[in-house]
Amino acid sequence: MSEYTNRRPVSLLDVAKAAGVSRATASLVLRESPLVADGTRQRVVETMKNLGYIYNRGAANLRRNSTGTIGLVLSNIGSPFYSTLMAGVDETNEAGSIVTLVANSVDSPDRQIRQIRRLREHNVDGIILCPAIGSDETLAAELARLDLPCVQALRHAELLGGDYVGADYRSGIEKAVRHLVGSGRRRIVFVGATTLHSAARERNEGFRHAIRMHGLNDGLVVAGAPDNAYDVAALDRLLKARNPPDAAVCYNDVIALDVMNRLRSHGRQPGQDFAVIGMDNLPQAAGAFPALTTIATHPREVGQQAAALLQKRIAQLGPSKGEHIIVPPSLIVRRSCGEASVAA
Amino acid sequence: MSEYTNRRPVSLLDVAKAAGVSRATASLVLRESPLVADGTRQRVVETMKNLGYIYNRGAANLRRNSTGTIGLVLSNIGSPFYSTLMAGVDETNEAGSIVTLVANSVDSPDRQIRQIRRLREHNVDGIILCPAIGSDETLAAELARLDLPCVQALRHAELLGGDYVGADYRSGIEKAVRHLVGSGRRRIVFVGATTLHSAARERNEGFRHAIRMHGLNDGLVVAGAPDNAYDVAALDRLLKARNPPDAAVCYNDVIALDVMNRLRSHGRQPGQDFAVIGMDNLPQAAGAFPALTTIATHPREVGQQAAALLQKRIAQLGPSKGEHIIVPPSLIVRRSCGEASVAA
DNA sequence: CGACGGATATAGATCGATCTAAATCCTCCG
DNA sequence: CGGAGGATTTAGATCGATCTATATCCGTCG
Repeated sequence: MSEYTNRRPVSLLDVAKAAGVSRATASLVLRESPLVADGTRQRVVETMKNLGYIYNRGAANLRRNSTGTIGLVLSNIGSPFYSTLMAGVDETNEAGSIVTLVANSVDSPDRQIRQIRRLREHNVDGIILCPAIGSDETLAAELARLDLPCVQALRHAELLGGDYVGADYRSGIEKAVRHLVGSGRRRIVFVGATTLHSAARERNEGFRHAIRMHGLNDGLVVAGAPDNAYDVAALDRLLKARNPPDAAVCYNDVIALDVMNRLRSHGRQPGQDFAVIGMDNLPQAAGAFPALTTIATHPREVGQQAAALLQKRIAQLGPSKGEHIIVPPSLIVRRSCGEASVAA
Repeated sequence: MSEYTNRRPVSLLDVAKAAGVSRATASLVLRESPLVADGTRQRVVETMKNLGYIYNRGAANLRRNSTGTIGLVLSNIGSPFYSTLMAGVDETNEAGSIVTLVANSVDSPDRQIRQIRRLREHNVDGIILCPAIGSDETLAAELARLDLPCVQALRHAELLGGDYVGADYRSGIEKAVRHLVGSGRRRIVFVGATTLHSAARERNEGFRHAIRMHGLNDGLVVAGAPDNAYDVAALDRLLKARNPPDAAVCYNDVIALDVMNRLRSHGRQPGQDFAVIGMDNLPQAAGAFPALTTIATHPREVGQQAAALLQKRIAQLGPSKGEHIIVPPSLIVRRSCGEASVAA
């Protein structure tokens, strides 16, 4: 049994008839209006249960012109970092009984526009967007055209008056450098530098700034590329040079873990004669060998805040925009940056 | 500028009027019907563009009684494994221009039911469900009541006539044991055994069966718990015993990575005097030190297949059910199970 | 007794598309 | 010229809720 017969489902009108009230009254009961008498309410509720009534939110949406859904456009679902962000978004959304529609731009601006249109057709009430690499004025134009609340997360393109929730990559990197300097490191290399998006650029700035602050050697930078790639040959060259670096701050944990392996193949021991710091605090960082020191960027919190901000925008329907919420990063010290400085 | 004014959006009727045709004709143009004359079509399309018309799928859904959305209920968004599954689902869905609504049961049967109801209210056309630990007949009853196509993924509860897409955990574990035996290991322990859900039970069976097949010592099993926990004390005891194991097959990669660290704290070298095999082929497996041998369970493919199967069910509206699609696992050999057997 | 007013209940329009059934429009043929 | 018949087009009902404005009920008070 239980073949999904396409039988017409029970509608509010059916309920109303069965309960001997009008459609309007039944609707009021649904929305728990104080206008309806207790007896009536009970009778209707009872009838709903008996008939197995299921609320048709779609019909209500049409009339109310809002759906209780929002779209989440990520540049790469599937990456643990983004899926944690999503978990945060969904958590906050669910608390406000909002459902999340996901879309994956795979860091392609074209796909991104298509996804946003698709979401718009489904009448999402707003969008949380992690702008794809290469997002340009086309995106801004489209968003303006769609006339839809939009909060950017993690990265920001220059959209007019944008709300934004992200991590403080700049100060995160600065913290990392300060920590390394504090434990005696002097030749610090930044691995994975790109200018692909705001989050990458902020890291570069943080590194440059910190290096200058501490009066260190400038220019120790290994270029990165999309998809957690970096210029491995360049790193190898640096390691083989006369005056090799003694510490690395990496674009993120994935790169940092790879750098640690790379070091070993050069006969260096990460955590002993070379300090490595990553960024993001992915689950694998703690379990790595040696455990990876990292700058936690708290994607779950970013997701929660972004969802909350979007809900606020949707509710207030119009006024002030351009809020920036920055979730402060925290340095999590583990063995990969030298035994001396670690407790456990 | 670009405050999202709540101005009434352009409707199909507006377009029709402006183009000098009827609402019906405009609708036909939308759906690319061959019934409408070329000239008319062009005129209408033009008008749509000029007015900035946006298709209101919600309204259409109401009439058509289908929404082009499906719900994906996961037991733990946020985990990389599930987010990869989701990426697969979304990929296939998107190809069929279906959008994915996500919901997180956090492995709680109550939440799971609530989530399913919520999705149902949003008129999803079907559901992909990774049943929460402890799912029981309540779930089956609810699904029957909702009368909605449902494909189970990765785990299956005993839902009447269920479609299911998953990995072949049983044969995966068997492969792992065979490989270890082939490279001379004899005392193989299974770390992380639980009976919490079908995927866990299948692994246990695979292990027991393989052990028997190869005539090995029975009973080397360390119990697991939800959330990638396992009985660490028990493992420690085994390692300190007179006749310690020389290899471990683990419930999944997360546990395997932890086991490798554990081994080191007992002075054993994973990949040299002890072989470790994980399961899932998470991204961190390849980057671990030593790189982790693992049984790839291909969550992305599972997601794609599940989405495809669900689309099929939705399309055919009724007939045959109970299809089981099993994605074969593959053993990926890396350094963690002994240098001899590795190429690179 | 009739009017007033708070408490309930409801009729009917409405959201924006799709669908059915029927109306027009042409062209061409007898 | 009348009409058959394919090609287009359309009026109007419909999906299932919400909203506005109005009706009805009933107790109370002047």
